[in-house]
Amino acid sequence: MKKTRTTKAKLEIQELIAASPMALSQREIQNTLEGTCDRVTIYRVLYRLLDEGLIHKIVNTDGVIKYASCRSCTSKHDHDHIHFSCEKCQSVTCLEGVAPSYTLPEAYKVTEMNFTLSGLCPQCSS
Amino acid sequence: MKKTRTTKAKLEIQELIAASPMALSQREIQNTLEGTCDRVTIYRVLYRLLDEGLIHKIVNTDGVIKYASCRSCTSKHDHDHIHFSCEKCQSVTCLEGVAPSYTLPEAYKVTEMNFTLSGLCPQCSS
DNA sequence: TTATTTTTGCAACCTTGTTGCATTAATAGC
DNA sequence: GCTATTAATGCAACAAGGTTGCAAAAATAA
Repeated sequence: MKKTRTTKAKLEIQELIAASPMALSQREIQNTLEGTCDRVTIYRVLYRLLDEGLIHKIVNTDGVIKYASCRSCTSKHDHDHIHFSCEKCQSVTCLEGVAPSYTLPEAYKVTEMNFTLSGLCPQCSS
Repeated sequence: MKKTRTTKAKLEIQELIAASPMALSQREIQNTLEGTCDRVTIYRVLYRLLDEGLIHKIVNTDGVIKYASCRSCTSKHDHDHIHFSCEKCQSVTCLEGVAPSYTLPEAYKVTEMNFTLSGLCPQCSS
């Protein structure tokens, strides 16, 4: 079992995601860090953070993957919340309180859920 | 307003998607057609079919975009159904009957929904 | 059958994401 | 604090998905 190390890049990326009210893509992180570390490093750090359960992954409506902090999930993960993707400001946010309900045919075994609504966020619809 | 034309490529792609029980990616369509038409043509035909409301778009859990026929929606579109992405056989299918329910804060204006569950499909879980 | 306009094919390009490998930097043990 | 070990980084190169410009080919309208 590999041991994970605390590095400058990891700390910076982790703090950036934790401080951000919306989910960030690799590209957005890269633009914010502005050459602090390599593009590839960001991908690898994100992979590690995911692996350690510190962030979670959201597939945006255009197929781009975004990352957000795990806030509500403490000991065990529960990412059964809705995400909202604003068509105007392009932001993707977690709606932590909102969990959908649905009834599936028995035969399906669900392990993960990805639920994204798109439209206009409160800021853009007013 | 541009008028759309009925071409061989468009017909073939449309029929392929209509006949498929699962959603198809550009890549999968390309492999099936085997050189009938160019890669770029497929993208452009898919764009047209989407525009005409004959197919709908699903973002898979890995970010790859897939396309499926519009079956349940007749006059007006309603794509408020769940999609299922099987981790084993990689298939993405529409669960037409299953519509989730959720309560969103008022301020959000929803125009589209993308809900994909992943896990094992009936074929793979038995 | 011809004129017009849409589609197509091709080449080139961009973006996102991954891999291999040598170098650099954390950490554990002394 | 110093050294050995091993993880993390940077770089180059690559792969897949997707887009754009432009000339040539096919549908349609007249």
